Amino acid sequence: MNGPATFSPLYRQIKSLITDRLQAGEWKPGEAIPSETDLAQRFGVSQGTVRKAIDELAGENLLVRRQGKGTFVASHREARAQFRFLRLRPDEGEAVQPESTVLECRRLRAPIEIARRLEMRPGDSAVLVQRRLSFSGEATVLDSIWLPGAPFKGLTAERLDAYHGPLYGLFEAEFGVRMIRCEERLRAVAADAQAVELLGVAPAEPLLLVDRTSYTYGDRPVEVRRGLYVTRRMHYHNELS
Amino acid sequence: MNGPATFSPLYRQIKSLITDRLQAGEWKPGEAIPSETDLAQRFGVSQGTVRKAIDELAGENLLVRRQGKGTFVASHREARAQFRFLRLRPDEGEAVQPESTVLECRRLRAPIEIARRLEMRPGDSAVLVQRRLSFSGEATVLDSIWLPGAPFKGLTAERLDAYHGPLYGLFEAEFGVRMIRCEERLRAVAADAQAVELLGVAPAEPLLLVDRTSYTYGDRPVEVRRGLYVTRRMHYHNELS
DNA sequence: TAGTGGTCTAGACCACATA
DNA sequence: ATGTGGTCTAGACCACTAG
Repeated sequence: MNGPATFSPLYRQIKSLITDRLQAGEWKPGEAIPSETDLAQRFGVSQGTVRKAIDELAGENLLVRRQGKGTFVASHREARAQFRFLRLRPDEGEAVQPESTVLECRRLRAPIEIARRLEMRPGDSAVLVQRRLSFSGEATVLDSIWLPGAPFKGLTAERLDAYHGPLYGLFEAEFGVRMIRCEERLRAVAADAQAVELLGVAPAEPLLLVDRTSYTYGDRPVEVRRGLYVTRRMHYHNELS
Repeated sequence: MNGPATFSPLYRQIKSLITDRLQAGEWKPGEAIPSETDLAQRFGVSQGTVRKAIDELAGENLLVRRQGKGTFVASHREARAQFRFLRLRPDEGEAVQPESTVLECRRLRAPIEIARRLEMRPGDSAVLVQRRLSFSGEATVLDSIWLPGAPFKGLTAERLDAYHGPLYGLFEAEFGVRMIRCEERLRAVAADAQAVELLGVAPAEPLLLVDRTSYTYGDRPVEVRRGLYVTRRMHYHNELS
């Protein structure tokens, strides 16, 4: 445990060991991991050191602590995670769950820019999903989602239609791909012909373009998503601190 | 220290005591606060308890720890804080500091909606600052900033012109108002006549509208800011986790 | 009642900055 | 050499959950 190869505090080495097990799927989303005292014995360190490692992992939303019950692997299929990666909120009233309509799900060769962002070779197999989100019956978001073909083998429109809930919940449950964090670039653009047709907005109406890259364990990019948001009665909410 | 009045862990009570002193201005931005052992003695608790209180305050960016040197009151006039509240970045290349041009600085009665958001009475004195930000000489942001009149007595266009650096640095140094966190609502809008004139964009060009409310200690709102961003060569950057 | 995470303590030692 | 924050330990006790 005191390996000189990695010069970092003990609790970070423990953290790394736990992360490795999470990545390997030893403990699945929603399941409890062993207790702090159990882990401390396994790793041959004190409970406080394990605690500090778990503290950081909980802070990064990889684990969730529940007093009296245990520590659990975070899951996208939980109420508390529903709006973490969807920042669109109504100007008035409470946030509501969107209904999703899958417009398309195709396998094709990754265009060069997508390949670059997903760290694939151009021409590698990729999946393109197009979908529309409606809030209270109002078409609001048009998403173009690019995924690497290999880990998402078996993803079809039927599979997407059959699943209800956040997409990342499906990904973690069916494909073992857990989204950890995202980077987004936002800008204002004019609605193009496709947006006019599928969102029912006026030609050239200003739309919010949200360009996202999502990462899984080890900061590996596994999704590129381009969303067009109608922001007439909803807005993108952000907190700075 | 074990007062039964507030039922919360000891370290949170300590945290609250430290926050009170910060709010009272006992320790100013950029200054060091007493050492952990010193504070532990003052408050009659162990060093570990003070440590946990400071941990949380550092996590909220109110304090900054520097190993070997001490713990310091966070300041907006520091390199590391420069881009925390300005999320606009160039599509290519490194972030650059904007140049600010003050277009207007007027004192007037707060309109009803501004008063509501600043928790003032309609008609109370307020300050309206209009400014333009340019990045590498390119006009990019048009800000309308509303502040409560009382704490910002003495704020003038001349004062603003004389100061170089982030606005929040001026606010904390000259007016003792420290911005802690912001809430932002983003949407896409068409450029109006004023934006066309002052930003040099085409009529109805899509712009990113950023509507911000800023809070100081005790979650008291002290700024309402409406920014129009040109997002042709820059974008609003956000991280989700 | 037993097991879990949450708090608090006391003390030892390490890493870093400064004089 | 001294003072600061950073790490690690061991143990006691509290708060919450569930059988």
